[in-house]
This record gives sequence, structure tokens and C-alpha cells, in this order.
Amino acid sequence: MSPDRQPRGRQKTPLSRERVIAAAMEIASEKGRAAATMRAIGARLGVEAMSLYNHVSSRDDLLDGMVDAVFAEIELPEPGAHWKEAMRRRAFSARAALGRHPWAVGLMDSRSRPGDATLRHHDAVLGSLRSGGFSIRQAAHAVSVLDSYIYGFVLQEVALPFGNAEEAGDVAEGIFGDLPEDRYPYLREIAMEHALAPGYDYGDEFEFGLALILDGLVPDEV
Amino acid sequence: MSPDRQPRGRQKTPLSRERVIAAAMEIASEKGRAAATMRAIGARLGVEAMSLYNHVSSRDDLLDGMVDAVFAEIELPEPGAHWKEAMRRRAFSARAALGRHPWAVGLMDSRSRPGDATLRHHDAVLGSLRSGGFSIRQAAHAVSVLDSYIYGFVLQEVALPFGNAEEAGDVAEGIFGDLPEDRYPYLREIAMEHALAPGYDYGDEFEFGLALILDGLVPDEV
DNA sequence: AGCCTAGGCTTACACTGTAAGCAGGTCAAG
DNA sequence: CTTGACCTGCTTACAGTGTAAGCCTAGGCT
Repeated sequence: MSPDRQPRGRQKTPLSRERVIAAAMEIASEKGRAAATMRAIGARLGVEAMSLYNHVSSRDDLLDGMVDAVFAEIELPEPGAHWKEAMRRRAFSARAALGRHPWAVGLMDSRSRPGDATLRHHDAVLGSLRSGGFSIRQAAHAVSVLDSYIYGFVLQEVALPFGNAEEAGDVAEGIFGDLPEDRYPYLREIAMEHALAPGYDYGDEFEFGLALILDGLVPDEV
Repeated sequence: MSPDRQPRGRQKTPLSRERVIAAAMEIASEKGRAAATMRAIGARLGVEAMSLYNHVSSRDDLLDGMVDAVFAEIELPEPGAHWKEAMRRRAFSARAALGRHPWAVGLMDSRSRPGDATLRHHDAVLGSLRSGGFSIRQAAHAVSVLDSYIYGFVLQEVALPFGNAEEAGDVAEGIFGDLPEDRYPYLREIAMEHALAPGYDYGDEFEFGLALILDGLVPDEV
């Protein structure tokens, strides 16, 4: 109606699939996955919700893109490296990437079409194992355990209803506070004498399980 | 308005938290997590959406209840059993329960307050390990690896965009179909020569990783 | 000059969770 | 028996969701 608004043309950096996905990731990181609505993403880009559909075919497509962007952040195993060291590094890198974008874990179970970064990632991991002497079958086994462990660990980490020791104390209080002493004795024990001890960080557990799994894996032909 | 409708009283089995949660679980299982809206749950129970709020304090509370109901289905370790066998059985039972309710995995990362069944479950698991000679610290390690593996495995299983071999073929076709032969060579290799081979079922991988982890765990005092 | 097209905008719709308030039934106390 | 305080379910209403359909305009083409 009013002619005094900004002319529409090309004078601002144009939208693109990448910019849309990046904006969505920012919002998800700042305010949670649920906050990344089409309208909110549009607002961040100074644009209406519907304009996003020129670059993303649906919200689902956008989510696919976000997950793929997270995979793109994971360090690929170096082709020459020993498989064990390569797997160790990639595990840490994956955990870090997923930790940086906690919303990604919850998205994974509903994504249907893997993106380019995701495929490249898995291909590189398989490549590292195959070059390290793993048979196809053993490589499949190895990928399955490792990925399960990594995703599951992050899933649990993200699901923890507290971020620091103080909050952990509050949560424990909330659970055990008004319960008879003899309910959940082992849970109580581990909370009081271990998890709530100063210096405890659940994240440190990652190392243990990873080492256990890596030591259990062996290529067939030695 | 019209007086000809059913009188409101106690003549039908009354609603209850359990019935609401059960109805929600049924709908989620049949039509997916997203289909379990308050209105749909109400409809299944022959009731309006708002009536559910007399038994559940919010949608979040309902989701908490659903997750807890899944945990309730997991077999608790028998007090007398050897820890290794107990952990093995519990792992299979957990995977089966989560497989029966695939929506549960995606819910776990956003639930904040564990329910009674969940707490009882974790307590029993810890108890089994402690009785088997694990120190507190080692028990914490063991639970962390095992749970990570189980949840992560199911997460991947659920995320697979196919349910049977035929669909798997379609998906592979969709990915590799219009791509140069040399893209993702290792992925291609494992798909063609392993995953698409007759008789392959990703679920079978579970056994391998579980055995690997269980063999890597050892109580401190032997 | 005229036209096409890409990328924005506007409007509209069906559907979500839930706040607020109402109505009929149950049950305990007077 | 009456009264009144719960319950429990119903109705209405609201803000917020994803997205289909169609419009408008600037830029680039012939």
C-alpha cells in the first residue's frame, strides 16, 4: 500500500539455502529447536516466512539441511592415519559438533534423506576402516558400535536435566527430597558419592567407553 | 444445548492418567509421534481435548508419562543373576521396548523429570552391577557405555529410512541412482555387497556391539 | 521497448496447545 | 434432606504453527 517502504530489489545480500539454514541453526542454538519456526527464521533474515520457501522446499527439507550442516562440521578421518587414531579423533570431533548443536540429536531420528556432508562423512569413515584392514562385515560392525555409542552418549548428555553441578544438586534434591531414605538406594549412592562430588562431569565418561570399544575392535587380517 | 445427549456422570469407565497415557501411546505407535495431539487423544477416548488436562498437567507431563511407561516395560535385572547375564538381558529387553515404541527415542532428549519406572529401572541396573563387584566409579562407567550403546543403536535403527530389504533397495537407488560411479565408493561397496545382500538385517548388529562392550567391562575386585 | 522470471510479500486456512469459565454429578458435613 | 465444595468434562477463544495460492516489482533478456 504505502510506497515509502524499502524497494524490493537486490540491494541486500540475497537469501540462499545456506543463509536460511544458518539462521535456523543460530535460533535453534540460542532458544531451542522449537523456537526455530519459519516466521522466526524469516524475522532474523529480515524477511517474511513465506520467502524462505524460495530456497527450501519445506520445513522438513530445512531440518535435513541443518542436520547435514552439523555433519559437515565433523572432522573427516585423514586418509593416511591409523584407523584407531582416526576413529578416536572423529569420535571426539563428532561429539563436539553434536554438543555445539544439541538440537541435532533430537532431529536425527526423523530425518529421511541424508545430505551430501553426511554421506561423505560415512564414506570417509568406512574408507578409513577398510584401509586399516577391516573386512566389509567387520567395518559394518565397527561403524555400528561406534556410531551407536557416540549418538547415544550425546543423547544422554543432552537429556541430562542439568548443566552444572549446582543444577545437578537441585535436581537430586527434587527427586530424593521427599522420598523415604530406602527408595532407590543405589541411585542415591551414586548421586551422593559420585555424581555430586566436586569436579564430576558426565562428559568425562565419554573417554572411558570410547577406549573400551576401540580396544575391542580388531581388523580381521593382521 | 440439546438435552438428548448422554448424561455426563460416572456411567463410562472414567478417565485416568494411565488411560490418557495409554491412548497417547497407541496413537503414537499407529500414526507417529506427531499424530498424538491432545485432540486426537481425546477423540480416541470419546472425550474433548481439554478434559485430558484433568489428569495430565500439560502436554509435556503427558510425554514424560509416555516415556516412563516405556521404561516400565523393560525387564528389571533379577537380583540374584550374574551381572553380565543380567546386563545382557536388560539390553535386549530395553531394545525391544524401544523398538515397540519407536517414538520414545526421539522423546528422551527433551524429557526433564524422570518417572518412577525410570528411576526404579536405573536403580536396579546399578544394584546389579554393585552386587557384581563393581565400584561406584566402575558402575557409573558401565551404565554410561551400556545405555549410550543401547539408546544410540535404537536411535540409528529408528532413523533408518527403510523398514525392509525392498525399501532399502529403493533408498539406495535414490541415493546412488544419479551419481557418478566414483562418488562414495565405500558406501556403495557396503551397500551393494553387504547391506543389500539377502538376509541382511541391521538389527542383527546389536548383538555384536553388545558382546564387545560386555566383554570389555570388568568389576574391580575379582 | 516489451516480456519473462526470480524472489520477495500478503492473505488465508487448517491445525496446534492451552487459558478461562461453565455445567452437571458426587460426596461429606450440617 | 439440604447445602455447598469439589471434581470432571465441555465450550469457547486465542495466539502461534506450516504452507497453499496468488500478487507485485526489479533485473535481465531479446
